[in-house]
Amino acid sequence: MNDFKEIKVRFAPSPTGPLHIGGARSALFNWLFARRYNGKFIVRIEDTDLDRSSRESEENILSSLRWLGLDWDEGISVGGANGPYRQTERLDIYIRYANQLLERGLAYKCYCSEEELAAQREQQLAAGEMVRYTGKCRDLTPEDCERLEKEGRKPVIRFKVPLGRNIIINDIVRGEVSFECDGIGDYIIVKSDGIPTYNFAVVVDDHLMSISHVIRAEEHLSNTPRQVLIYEAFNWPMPEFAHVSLILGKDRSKMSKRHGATSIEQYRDLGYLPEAMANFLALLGWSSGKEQEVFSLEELCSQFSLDRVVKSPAVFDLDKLNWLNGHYIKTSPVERIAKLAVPFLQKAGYLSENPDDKTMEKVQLVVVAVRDYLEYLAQINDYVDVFFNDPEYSDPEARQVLSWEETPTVLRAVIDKLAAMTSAHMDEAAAKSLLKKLPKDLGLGGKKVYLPLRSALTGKTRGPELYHLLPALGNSAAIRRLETALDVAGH
RNA sequence: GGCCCCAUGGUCAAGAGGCCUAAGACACCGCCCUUUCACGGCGGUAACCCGGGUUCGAAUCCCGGUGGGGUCACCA
Repeated sequence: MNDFKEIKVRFAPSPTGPLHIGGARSALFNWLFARRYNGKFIVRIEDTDLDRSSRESEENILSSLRWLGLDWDEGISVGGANGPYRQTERLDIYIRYANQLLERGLAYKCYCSEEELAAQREQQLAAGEMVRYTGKCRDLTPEDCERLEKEGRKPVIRFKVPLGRNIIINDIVRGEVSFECDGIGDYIIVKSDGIPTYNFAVVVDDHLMSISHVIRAEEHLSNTPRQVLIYEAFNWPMPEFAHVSLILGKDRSKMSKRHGATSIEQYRDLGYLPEAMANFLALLGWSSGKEQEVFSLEELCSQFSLDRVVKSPAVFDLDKLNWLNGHYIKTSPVERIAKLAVPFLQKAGYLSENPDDKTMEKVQLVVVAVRDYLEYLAQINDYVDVFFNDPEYSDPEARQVLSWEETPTVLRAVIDKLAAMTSAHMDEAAAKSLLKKLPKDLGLGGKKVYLPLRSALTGKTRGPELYHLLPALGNSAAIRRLETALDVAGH
């Protein structure tokens, strides 16, 4: 298909903020593609925007990537033969190539000021034309340059875009896309401070790093002809391009902060599981063609292919993410969910800083009792109070139930049974059998038994299964609550 | 506005000319299970943007329109 010996792809974020949902999907697609075809995945940092880039963002992005379960064969923080992998550490390389273009007359220095350019841009915009540089400095003589530099002007380097040409891109997901060169205008490849621009650095790096497939978001499609021109100027082999459609917000515009949580870390902090996030992201723009919705990372690796990537943009559907995440919460080992739940419980004050083993056992029992309710872990605090704090019996419905004349009989019966038990905690099976026998033993209907019990134990008429509640509470706490309830009801 | 991309239910999407009386999933609604609330099970409502072609036959191919989106920086 192309001239490259091996499949090699990259994710090249600019460290100007946390990892965005869209960026995460691009990273995932690249990673899946590499894993599927036994290629290499590399991560490179594009930090040529000095004002907005930061090490904090870089760290943040990398940690989000790792959290999602992605790893890379080469690149930032793991090294490799084609480093460095931070563009600001490769400046001499770009200058060398830019000078080559200058020498060959394929690029030139431009001394136009930003003010002049801004005015021109406005004029073109108003006239309804494509905004582009008109080539004012294209034919400056060396003497002109010298004079302008003496005036103190610092030049940028512009690439000389050939006139009258048509650039055709064969995009893997989009098919043939063509652009007229006349609409592009000579663009800047090196800024006046000597830092290369994206459109130039990306090509130099992708070439030097032998990138065979450029998989990225559709917003880059209109940049592609500029990059193609650079490949051609150096006579470098062209990679395949695959432009994946954007992820949209509810209002169908490009996803941004206004649409709610947009960064991976925000979802992580709300208690979304990485495998749910990856599964969901994979389904945004790709489908297996089969009737399967739940995919492990491994399954994704073995099934992913670019020809099943959809062309149309996808709206970010929080409902579906929630469903998937809930699914993973229900099906993961309890120990894991319990561990993940700890920070949330601590934040709400239910747990101390370093919960001991005994506490963790209780947390597991709590998780067993409530995890079916959860879409994401932060919601756990909506359901667990009943396990950690004795009820206040302020709920009118529960008080009503406690005032039933059969209630004391039920509560006393259970108190007796609990008191007679040899172990301090019963397990789920023991709780179930105790509960099951109750109605018959007391000669009462289930409603008359379970509702009073629930109300006495929790102060509420709805909540987790009693057979989950009893083991988590422990016998003495249960007895205490039942006795308090008898008092409260005035029996 | 110029250039570029896109167009199947509310959302994600299957569909690559007859198999479509158009999958599946999320959401929604109903029933069942549960003597609570969820979970779960079963069922239901709901879509090929419009107009022209091409063809015996079009959701699928072509053209036009409309709509939506992206992009037009010394940002990536």
